[in-house]
Amino acid sequence: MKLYNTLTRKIEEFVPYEEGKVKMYTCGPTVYHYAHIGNIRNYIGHDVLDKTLRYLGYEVTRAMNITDVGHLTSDSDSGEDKMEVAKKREHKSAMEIAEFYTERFFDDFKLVNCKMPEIVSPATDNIDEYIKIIKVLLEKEYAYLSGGNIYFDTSKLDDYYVLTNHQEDSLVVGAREGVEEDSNKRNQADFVLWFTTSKFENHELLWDSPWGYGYPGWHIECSGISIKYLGEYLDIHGGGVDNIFPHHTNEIAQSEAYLGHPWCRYWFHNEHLLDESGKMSKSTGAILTVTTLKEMGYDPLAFRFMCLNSHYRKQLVFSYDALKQANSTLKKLRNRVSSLDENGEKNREVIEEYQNKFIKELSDDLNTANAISVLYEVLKDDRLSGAGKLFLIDDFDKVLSLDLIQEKKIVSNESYILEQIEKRAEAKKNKDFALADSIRDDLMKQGIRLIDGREKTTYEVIE
RNA sequence: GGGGCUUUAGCCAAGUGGUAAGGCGUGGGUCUGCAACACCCUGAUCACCGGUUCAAAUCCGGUAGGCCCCUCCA
Repeated sequence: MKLYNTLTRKIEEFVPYEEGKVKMYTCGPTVYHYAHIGNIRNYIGHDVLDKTLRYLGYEVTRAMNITDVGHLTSDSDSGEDKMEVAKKREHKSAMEIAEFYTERFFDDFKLVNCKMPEIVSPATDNIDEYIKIIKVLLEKEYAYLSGGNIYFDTSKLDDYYVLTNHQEDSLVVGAREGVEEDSNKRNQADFVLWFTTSKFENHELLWDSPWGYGYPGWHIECSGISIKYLGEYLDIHGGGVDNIFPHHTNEIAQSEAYLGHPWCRYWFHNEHLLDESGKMSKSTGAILTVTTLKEMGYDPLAFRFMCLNSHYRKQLVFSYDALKQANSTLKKLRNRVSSLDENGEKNREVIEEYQNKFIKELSDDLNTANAISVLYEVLKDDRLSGAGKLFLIDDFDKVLSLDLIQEKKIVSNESYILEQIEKRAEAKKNKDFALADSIRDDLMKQGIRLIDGREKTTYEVIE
């Protein structure tokens, strides 16, 4: 398995710490608002990685956080907490908001067939762990108290910028509007581990700590949850490209300073989904969700298909045109699959040949677009029986998760339908096309579509 | 200002030195009373300009467009 590693900026052979086992961490959603389809693209990327590793025989343990606290609009000691903003917007308590959006997130997560990670943990469930880590960081003098907050001292590290090509000197202070410099920091890149001096009035979620009542900084939760549930050695840590700096950079800093040894080997980053105007973002307003797409009549899996048809490290521009294409491609693909004859010999040699091809593409830094074209090769290959093709499609779908093999819908009134088909055949024979068409239309109204084959007419149930 | 990515047919895209996968759509055809389904056929001087090479979409340099990061973001 070859994977692009942001840490080395190269495609590398993946070798886990422990043979055959993979510990994987995904930066989870912030639940102060809906997750848009760009957020979901990221989770689809992680889902494919997770499932590919399993397909290859690895035993995968995956953890993901739910950020329900301490996510500031800026990381300096100013601005507002997003949860507090949402509270004002919706007149709900922080926990109500977190609960609501967590549920909505997983609704969409499941609609695109993403598998639940083994461990899903909200940031607020692990406060003890953060305090434990911060204590050690203070003892080791990687952290300091200033202005009531605990900061991580980035000058104590030689290679703070391992993940990026940034240089401290070239960082623009306040590159983004509304960000003010925090005068409590010793170094420009230092970040908050624990807040006690909240500038936000009535910050609802506060916990007791050795440094006073307060709440954790944004970065500590991922380190804390990862180390708590996956241990001191992590194989893969992932998120969106915008997490590289400062979030993941800071995670590496605090985790390795705390543990005293290298922590995570492979950093996996998904590119953004763009719309015509640029990057999709929760904070810029319009939020398009998977649920909305579904309500508009698109198959949520068409969105997954659209993502898989591209590469996870390539920016993808969302358009309804592209989604429509994906929707119709998927429909056609399923049609072809459902018309396959279930009988016949399974040609083992050919099946293995295609499994190897499929693995080859996925092992090449998750080339899902090529993996899908292997699927088309399978459908075309005369050496394979229907049963052989179905076996392979089912097998590939363990990774692709496009529901390629649709359950045959059971109808209660099959004898009636067959009777009608018989009647229509009779009418056609008598050239009474008006009657034949009216029977067809009638069944269509009941959700039964007739398919005229060469020898006989069959039917399918539509929604 | 600093650091990166990207540009392949109407559209989505693969391809990292040997002369352009796949899909959608379009058009044509087979089948059909008609339609739907299915199947067959149908398309590219690889953004532009130079260079290296026997050979470049692929490597190097430049130009132009698009995008991301540089303390909210997946």
